Amino acid sequence: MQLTDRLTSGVRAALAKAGLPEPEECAWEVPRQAEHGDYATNVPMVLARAAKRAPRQIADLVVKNFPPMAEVERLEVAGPGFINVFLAPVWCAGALREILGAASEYGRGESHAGQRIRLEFVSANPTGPLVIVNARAAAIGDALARLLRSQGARVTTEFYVNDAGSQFEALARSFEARVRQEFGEPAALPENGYPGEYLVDLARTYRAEGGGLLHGAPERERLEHFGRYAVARMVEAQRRILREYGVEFDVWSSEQRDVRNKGLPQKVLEELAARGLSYEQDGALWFRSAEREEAGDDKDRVLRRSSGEPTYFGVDVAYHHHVKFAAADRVINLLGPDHHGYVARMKAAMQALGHPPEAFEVMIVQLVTLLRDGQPVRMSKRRGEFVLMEELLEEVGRDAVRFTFLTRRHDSPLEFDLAVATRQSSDNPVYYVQYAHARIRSIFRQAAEQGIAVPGLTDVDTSPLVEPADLALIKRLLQFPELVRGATRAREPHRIAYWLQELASEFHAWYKNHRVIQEDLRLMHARLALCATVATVIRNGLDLLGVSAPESM
RNA sequence: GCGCCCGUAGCUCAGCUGGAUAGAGCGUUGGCCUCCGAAGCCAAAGGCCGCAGGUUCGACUCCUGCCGGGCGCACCA
Repeated sequence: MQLTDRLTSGVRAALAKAGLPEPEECAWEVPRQAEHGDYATNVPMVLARAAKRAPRQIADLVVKNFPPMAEVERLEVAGPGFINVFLAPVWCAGALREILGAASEYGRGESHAGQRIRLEFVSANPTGPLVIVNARAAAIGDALARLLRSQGARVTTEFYVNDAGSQFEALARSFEARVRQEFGEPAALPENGYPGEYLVDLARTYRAEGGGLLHGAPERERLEHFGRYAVARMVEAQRRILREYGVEFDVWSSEQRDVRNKGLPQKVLEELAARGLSYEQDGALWFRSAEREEAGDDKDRVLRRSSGEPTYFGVDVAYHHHVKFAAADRVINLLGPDHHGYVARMKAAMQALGHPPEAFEVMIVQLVTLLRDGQPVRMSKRRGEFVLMEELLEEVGRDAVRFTFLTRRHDSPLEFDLAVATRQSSDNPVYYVQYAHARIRSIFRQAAEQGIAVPGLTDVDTSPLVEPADLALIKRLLQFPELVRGATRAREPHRIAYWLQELASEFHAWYKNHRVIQEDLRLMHARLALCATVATVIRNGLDLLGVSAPESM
């Protein structure tokens, strides 16, 4: 059981014993100042109205009736009615052994146990290479998957390929034009085509592989041929970059193969119609989106055009309902800000189809404004101008890129200065954290070289760890499981990144003032145990972010 | 015009579902390596938390209205 859960049970027991009502939730925070204890709760103030008592009076009763527990040294009432908890030093030091015993399991929890979650992110169109914002979404999505899994959820990560519809056609036409040019024929790019150089390169590859022009074949067939080829290669390239980035998807689904070819759009449209959730007008089929006020859409949406073709929305509704929700009870989509107008209608559709509102989550990953030497670089796939994810990885490095994106909230637009990122890559915060880990590993190498026998750390005597700095470090380590749980619940991986910097900072300062390898064997072993624990927690934390914890750097 | 996101130190950003005296990195200034890794440590300077009201024991946090920036408002995806 986690520490804060133990404290909560103590508070509840005390309230019950005092004949006071219990709160629905008991929130614990780590006070900014050490004088305010290791944990504090505002329960007495929350309860004041229901209990018809003054907060401080309630707090007094809780403190008086709090059952004895090994974790807690003392409690005190403070301010307008806080209860401050001071942990018992002996218990804290002893807890190190449990963390070491848990090893890579430390930080895991059960807060999402039993949930089946379908998590989609990146899902860039197969019409071009991945760009910077995709790297941001990939870092956040992957970290989120790791967090959710650490809390017991069964997560399926997914990259959805939009290999159908008008964009597919534009790609097919663009690529065909490039191929014709490659063969020396005059051909102009279509109006809505993709002018990027990458299609020129792809056309060259295509020809080198013996691909032909398909003269005389019907247009439908040619577009299918060129489109499929281009999509396959684009997806392949995207997958390769993501793999280099450390992001692997469980599922690569295809709009054409997994939705359209299976007749799902038709199916879901019939279901909607049967339930009276849609209507015909001007030859098109409309979804009654506006009347579902709780979802927030302001107008009805077309599901099937008057031409008979389903819209992207119609296809997507089918996909979510018949594929995603068939395999999961919770769906999380990370989308770009250009899709946020789309969110309300999807929520409305999901609710109309009977899925609880909280089962469908959308996270908007805001744009990355790229700066080069302080000047914004305008990016446009349509104009073929962009900075590739590949270039970013080469210039800055995988760990630094991921960590940088994970130190920002997903819904906050961020500026990424390439020049600064490159120049500062050696003092990027990620190295600060990794350095703490490498430093600790180095201590153990050092010890081994000196022939020092390190006993089993999980049963080492930790009682020599009595200094305030020792205890402060240990108490921070004890926060980790709660941190992970909170970051998962809030879908905020950046909390991990920030916390790791604080932990590293505390360790570096401790290290400066505390000699580990030394004459006093009991003290040395206790400090080695502390170091090993810090390294374990840093490793576990970085692992949740998909960032490596190097042995040396 | 309507909707969503964002305005916090010179810059880039945190501030944990309302808590106690607002933080970090970078940058600036000044110290610290005969001692386990100086990618480190210590210290200083730097703030009307966009503005104005409201809610309450308490507001960077919630509500309203402005100002400023970004993005959306298709039988496109």
